[in-house]
Amino acid sequence: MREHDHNACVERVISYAEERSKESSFRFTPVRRRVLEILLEEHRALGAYDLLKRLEAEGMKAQPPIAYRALEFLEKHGFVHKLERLNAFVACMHPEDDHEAAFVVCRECHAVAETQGPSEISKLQDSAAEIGFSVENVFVEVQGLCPDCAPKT
Amino acid sequence: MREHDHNACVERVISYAEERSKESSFRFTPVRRRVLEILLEEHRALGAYDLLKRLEAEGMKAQPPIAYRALEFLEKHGFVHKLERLNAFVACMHPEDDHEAAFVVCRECHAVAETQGPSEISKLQDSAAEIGFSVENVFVEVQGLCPDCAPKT
DNA sequence: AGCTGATCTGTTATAATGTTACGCTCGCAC
DNA sequence: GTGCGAGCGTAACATTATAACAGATCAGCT
Repeated sequence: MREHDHNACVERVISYAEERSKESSFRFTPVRRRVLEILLEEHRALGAYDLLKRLEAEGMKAQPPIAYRALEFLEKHGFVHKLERLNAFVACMHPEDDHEAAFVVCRECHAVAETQGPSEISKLQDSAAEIGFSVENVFVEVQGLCPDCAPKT
Repeated sequence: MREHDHNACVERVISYAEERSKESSFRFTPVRRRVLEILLEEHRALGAYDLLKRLEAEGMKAQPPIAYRALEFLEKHGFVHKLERLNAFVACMHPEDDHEAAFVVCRECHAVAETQGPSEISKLQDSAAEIGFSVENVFVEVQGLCPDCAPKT
């Protein structure tokens, strides 16, 4: 859950997004870029209104739809994930993989570790298919306390 | 995902709750009881405000805290679960088991099937423990379309 | 360059979801 | 009865999310 070279991974993801935007039809506009940068830098989950405060502090326009639209876009393209339990958003650290994700989230500081979704998801899908249910998405969120927030012993 | 004897299972859970309330210190008050009944009868996820509308229609007092308090109580005692993805609540069909649950939820009609939480949850807990993270809860929600809502072929 | 259609942004307003705070009542232990 | 804690009633408010529409910008075309 701890230190690694943030700058490197932020830049890596951003330039990956830039490449993707060139070769495909999606537009990596300033708002979208800035929202992704903020989430990457924070490396934890932020609410839409937290993002708005940040954007506003930086002199950007900041009504709710601004944030929600950017987030919707970024989520659709796999750059951010929404944590349902927290109503908050977190940047994906490896958007190049098309992955089923699972999240380990600190209840206190909202630090997030993204892990591989359990392989048993496929079992769930099988049993869902048996009852005629077509699976679209699987959400797995583990809630608890990270080392920093755990009560010091 | 289909028909079974609703009355029977509603009554079963309600009387189980009543028993529990006698032998322990919790109080199964009219509001709490009615909220649980409604959720059991519906057999699908309802939002807090949907519940409030129902309560109001039945002549009960119905400000938000009424519903949220009842739901909080019922959740704490294992009678209802919250579906984070939907901001909605669903009655538990087997509150006697102390279980990790996983939910299969129809995006359209909010029908819910509760299944056993994947056993891989324990793996998640192990790997979380390795990084010093203490797990409190695991949420698994599968989103898709139930047979009734799937586009007819 | 100028037009055009599609996409994105800016803005206002509003909806949906959830919480705080405070006072009253009721059941129960003493 | 008195006191206390749990639960309810109520008003106000906080947070999260969306609708609707106008204006700006961009890519492709001629």
